[in-house]
Amino acid sequence: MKQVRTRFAPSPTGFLHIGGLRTALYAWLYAKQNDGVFVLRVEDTDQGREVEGAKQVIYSTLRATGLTYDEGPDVGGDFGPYIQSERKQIYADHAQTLIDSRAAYRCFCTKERLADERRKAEKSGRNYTYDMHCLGLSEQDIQDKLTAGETFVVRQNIPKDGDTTYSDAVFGDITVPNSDLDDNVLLKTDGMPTYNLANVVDDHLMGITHVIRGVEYLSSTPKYNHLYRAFGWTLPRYIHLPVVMKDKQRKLSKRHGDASFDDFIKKGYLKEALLNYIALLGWSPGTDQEIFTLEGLTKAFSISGLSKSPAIFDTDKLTWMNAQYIRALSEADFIATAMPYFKECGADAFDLKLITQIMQPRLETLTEIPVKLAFLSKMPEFSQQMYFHKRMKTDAQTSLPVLKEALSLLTAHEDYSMEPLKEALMGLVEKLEIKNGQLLWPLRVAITGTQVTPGGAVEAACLLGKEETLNRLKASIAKNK
RNA sequence: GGCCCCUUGGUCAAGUGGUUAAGACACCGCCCUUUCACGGCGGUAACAGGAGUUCAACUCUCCUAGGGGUCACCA
Repeated sequence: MKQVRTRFAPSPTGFLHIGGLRTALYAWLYAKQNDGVFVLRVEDTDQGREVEGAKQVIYSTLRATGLTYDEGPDVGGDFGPYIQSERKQIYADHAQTLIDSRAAYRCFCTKERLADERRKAEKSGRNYTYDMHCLGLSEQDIQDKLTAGETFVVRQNIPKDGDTTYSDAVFGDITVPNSDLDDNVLLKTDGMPTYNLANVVDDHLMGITHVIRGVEYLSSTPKYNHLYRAFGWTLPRYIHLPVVMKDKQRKLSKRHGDASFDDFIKKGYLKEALLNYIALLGWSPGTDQEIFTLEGLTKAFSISGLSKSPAIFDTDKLTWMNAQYIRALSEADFIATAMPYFKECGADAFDLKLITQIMQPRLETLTEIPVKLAFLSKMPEFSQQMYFHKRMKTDAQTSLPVLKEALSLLTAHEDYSMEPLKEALMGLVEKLEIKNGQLLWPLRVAITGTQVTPGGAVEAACLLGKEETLNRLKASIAKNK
């Protein structure tokens, strides 16, 4: 059997968005699963839309996520070049082949005439398709226009009678009347091909066996098939993916900045979690398993698990999954991953192992770290009302004597590691014949200036250490009048 | 609007003629508890509507509605 070859063919028009990344993921998975080859091809035939640096973003994102390509612009391969703008001559040659066999024709129509025709069609409620005006040009007419230097495009010549049935692995067989198929432009005035020509030529020349792409290409697939036939080429297997939606009405788009891989990383998501989540958007393994490594996905992936309907991107679920990934990190990995955030709030000066123990089960995204740990490097101003706790029946007044007791205990106490510290404090609770919370609640407030902290008073004191704990406690007692 | 496609709880989804219609997220409650989490237990919630076919329809067919895609010298 022929070796499976899939490709990811993005346009360098900006950052890599989530939908694109998912397409790349599926194409990669399918290739790897079948011991095939995954190719990256950059589709930059629209000179005007290219964004500076976008190619690099594509390369780096694919590398960062582990979706490495076997062939591509910056890694080479036997079927290059892998950047379409560098393949201009190839497309021109193929367009000529089509013209020679009358599967395509030159069109000299001006944009004005086309716009006019379109307007007329719309006015009369008719559906616009190109009227094939230039198909009727005689050989002489064409030569005359050519020598006169008129610019032209090359259009696909699609027979308008009969139907075309095409096949997609997820949507099944679809039949459309050929009269609905427009004679689209294959080669533009500037000599660059359109997607219509380039994708067919490249997919064939690069030996792509499975075309995996978004549904937006589904309805023009019969046109591509006519091209394959005109060239005498074998059709690839098509696998069209449902769109990823932002909500019921709107799809996740590059605009609004809500959909790029980089954005999610900046918001504190782990790339592994993101990849795992998008794998499950529009695809189901058919089992209850939800947490997958890339390797696990490679084994589990199946085309039959792909869904046909659009899927709404659910940030809540992604966040949950991110928390799962954070918790699963080893201590060393967690510290390394969280380090930039520790530094941001000065937490890197404290016991990172203990911080890891406290923070890891409490985080959903990395960006929560600085806000949760802010109290460590700086004692916040706080209100005396924070001592109030209804269930424990504490307030600033009742807390004062307890805090004084705590101060003398903590002054005498030497070992500020968790267990001994906790034991000592619990001993005080027993001695004073109060509830845990009647000591620990006010104590946390007094040494962190915060009512809500990751962990409790014991953890806080342990992290702060004896000196800082006592300083804060004395200062808080002094303020409590 | 034409053409094509889709339709199970708020969301992701399993289900391929006979099920008490899974599971996960979210939400709610309880337990744990010095706060916040973690964890544990439990709960609310769905086959878009209508005709058929069939002994039997979430599963098949048709219609309606809703949603999506597409109709570029963009990909």
